[in-house]
Amino acid sequence: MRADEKPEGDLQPPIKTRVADAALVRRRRQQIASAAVELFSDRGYYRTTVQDVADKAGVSAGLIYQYFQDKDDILLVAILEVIESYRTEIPASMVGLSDPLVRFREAVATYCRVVDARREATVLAYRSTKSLPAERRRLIMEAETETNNLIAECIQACVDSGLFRQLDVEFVTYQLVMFAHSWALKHWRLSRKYTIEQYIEQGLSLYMAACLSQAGWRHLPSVLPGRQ
Amino acid sequence: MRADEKPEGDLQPPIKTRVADAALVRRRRQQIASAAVELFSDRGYYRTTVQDVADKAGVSAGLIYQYFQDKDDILLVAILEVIESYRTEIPASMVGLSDPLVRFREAVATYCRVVDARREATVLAYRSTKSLPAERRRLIMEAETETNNLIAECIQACVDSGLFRQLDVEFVTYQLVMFAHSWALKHWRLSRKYTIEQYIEQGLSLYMAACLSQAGWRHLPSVLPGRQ
Amino acid sequence: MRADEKPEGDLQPPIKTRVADAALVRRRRQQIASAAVELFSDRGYYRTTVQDVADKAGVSAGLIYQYFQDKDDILLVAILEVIESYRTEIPASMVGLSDPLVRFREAVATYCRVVDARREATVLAYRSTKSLPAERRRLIMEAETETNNLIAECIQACVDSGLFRQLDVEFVTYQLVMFAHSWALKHWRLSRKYTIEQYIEQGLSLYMAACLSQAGWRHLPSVLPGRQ
Amino acid sequence: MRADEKPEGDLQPPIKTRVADAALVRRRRQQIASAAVELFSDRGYYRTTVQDVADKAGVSAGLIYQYFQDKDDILLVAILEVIESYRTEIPASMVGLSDPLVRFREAVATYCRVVDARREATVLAYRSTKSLPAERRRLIMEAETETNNLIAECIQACVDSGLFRQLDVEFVTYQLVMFAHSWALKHWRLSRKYTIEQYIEQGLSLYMAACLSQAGWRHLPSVLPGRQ
DNA sequence: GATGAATGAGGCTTCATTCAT
DNA sequence: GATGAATGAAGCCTCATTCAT
Repeated sequence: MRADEKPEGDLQPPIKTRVADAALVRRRRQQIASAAVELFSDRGYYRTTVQDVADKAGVSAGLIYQYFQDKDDILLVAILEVIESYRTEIPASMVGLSDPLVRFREAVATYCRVVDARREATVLAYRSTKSLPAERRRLIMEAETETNNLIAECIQACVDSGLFRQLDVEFVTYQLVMFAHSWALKHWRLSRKYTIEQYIEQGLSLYMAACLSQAGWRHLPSVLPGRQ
Repeated sequence: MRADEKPEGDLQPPIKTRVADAALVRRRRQQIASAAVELFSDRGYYRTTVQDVADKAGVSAGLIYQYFQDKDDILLVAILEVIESYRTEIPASMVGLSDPLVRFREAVATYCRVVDARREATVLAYRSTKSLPAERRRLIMEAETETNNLIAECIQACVDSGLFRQLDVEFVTYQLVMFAHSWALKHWRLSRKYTIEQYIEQGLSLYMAACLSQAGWRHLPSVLPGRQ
Repeated sequence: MRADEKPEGDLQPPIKTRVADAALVRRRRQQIASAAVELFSDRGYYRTTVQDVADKAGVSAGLIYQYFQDKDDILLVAILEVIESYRTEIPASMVGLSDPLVRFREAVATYCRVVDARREATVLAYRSTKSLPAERRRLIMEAETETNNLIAECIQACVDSGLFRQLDVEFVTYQLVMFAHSWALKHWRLSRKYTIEQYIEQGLSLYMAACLSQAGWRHLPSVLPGRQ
Repeated sequence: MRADEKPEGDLQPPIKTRVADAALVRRRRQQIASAAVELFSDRGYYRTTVQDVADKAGVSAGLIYQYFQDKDDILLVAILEVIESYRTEIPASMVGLSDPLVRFREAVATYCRVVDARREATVLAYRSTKSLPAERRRLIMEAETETNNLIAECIQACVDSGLFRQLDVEFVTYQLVMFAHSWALKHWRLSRKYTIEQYIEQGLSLYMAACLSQAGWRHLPSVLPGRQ
């Protein structure tokens, strides 16, 4: 689950397509999904027409249906693309880090920064998932769970090494995930007062205050060398 | 756009209604908005037709347009109705309580319980706000901010009385608001493991661990008489 | 099966309609189906758009969907309307006739005249039935079988009274039904040489020659008083 | 299926092809038309896409447009191919037969058997001819008339030799043609009760009863040696 | 000669909104 | 005040046809 076996940016097990060339299929799906993420994020799924997506992607409306089953399918892929970017970038940010607390802080910080980079798209996932039929919705939930596990593992490592007190790992994971997502969901308000880095700093302080064990508090200074 | 002739808790001032009798207007708007909340929550705004709302409300489709400007207007009122219920019930739950820590805990717990009671509707607010034009969206944000202040005041009181350490009240407020909302947003997952009361308990533990001052920790046992 | 219990022109067990008023429903369905028969007959089902039908019926395109499930449904009703007219008019033409041979001749002649009157529509039934899903197609086959029975009963009566020789009633029925339908199916050629009355005359001669018993031949002159 | 490399029976003069090699042209048109007959027969002209035809014929969609003007052109050739098979097989079945009555019976029987062999395709001709523009439709009517003449000649021979009474040859021809076609048009019902051979037998009995002269009746036993 | 990706016009259908009753 | 039939503007999607390779 750590490092991806598949090339980055890979979208979904290619749903049946009329087009044969696999490379072309990937490129087109990518191209169309990107346009869709932007538009769906901006004006909402239902307010965006397939023609809009086609125009923005620079293809004809008809072509979209050679790469996607229907409009819902575009949304599915668009949302998965966002979630996928979490799963790719969080592990990448942690390469080379070994201290559990450092890893934890980096994972959370990266999650927040990815959300920040794709803020609109993150909101899209919240707003539009219900627009999908149950089966497709499940796909998204699964992908999301996988991402959560990345955070959960970091927390568990901190608990195992005694830096965090005994706590309900899953529960804390969800609070941290929501902490990251909140930056997107409540951006209209939070951004008035914080930059993303300030937000991260505030959050890490709060949640570490909630989680650190005595040993953890003692270990902390070595993790925050430059500051405080 | 609003004009509340009097108590702010009133459901949207008749944006311009063809009907004269004010009592009837309020009743009709209430009746229709309730049906709308249920349907919008269940199947989404765009998947719900005005006819659906009319059917569920037991009125004709045409009648709706004598009490609402357009479909967006129904959504606006529906969302405001949900937020309104927060603003009504949280203060109600705190009547007679004076200990700042007790008041804090009760406010958070009540918020969670209200979210639980109107879970689908809470999600609706997240999903559909963007469907509204900017001006109407602002109305919702304002109403939301007002609700947040209820929590913020409780936190501030705890800080002022020395039970909470010095902390960024607004920041913590947002974390707690998201904590309550998360129960609705991630219910599909959280409810597998927690009841709403367990969720509240876990959350209060975590966030109090993050916020309590030394004095707060000493004060705590008197607040949790029945347990521990 | 003889005289209809239901009022003439009645179309199909009213498929679920959004409109309440039964009289209006019947009128609208009639109005739209008539326009459809004409257009479908003239330029074919697929070459006719729903908008065409709406225009010819003098209603909006949207209205059609308050009275029909989809375009196929219009076709179904259009075809059934044609078949229905057979079932109504054949019995009507035989009222007051008692001689089996006279009744037989009148039934066949009427069938041909009805086909002639709705020639294009008859062809429509042949051309377009396959366009319908299996279930709806069965409805049409059943209605057709009922019409055939009207002819079959006349033949059987002739056999029973000894005017026709022993013969396979069902088989002859089908030949006569096809004889009537052929006037529509091959009209482009037959009408060059025959009027509908001449065609009827020729056909009755041929098929009576094939069917009459000795007794039948003796009885014949009394049946053809004015001629031969 | 057929091979006459030239005589008039040839599949449509290449309406204007981008391809030079005449043999290839014939082969391709044949290959594509065969696939089309099958598909058009099965699911109807409009329900079949050009891509479907290409897939079944094992060629690309684009290639079809190097051998056919448009989709209508495929239909035209497909229908002509069916009618053509009548014109080829009926004479073939009569080679070596000289008795007019035997020839008549064989012609009708063969017609029925060819219809049976290409039942779906026969229905196709009825269903889809109207889909073609007037000019192309005329081509089909002409081909059909030619086939009818094969039957008409047999009847005329019987009349000339005194085996049939004086009768309207063209009229009877049409009845017999429809008799054969009916097997396809009403197969859903007729096949419940008759095999194709039983159907032929019944039909010949009926129509011979209608046509035979006194001399014909006397001659009959010599024609039906094996039976009765 | 053959391919098949790409186009884009046009069809069916839905649904917010109006208005005569 | 209330109804619900009627409208008509879009939207999604299909598919015949073209054209660069």
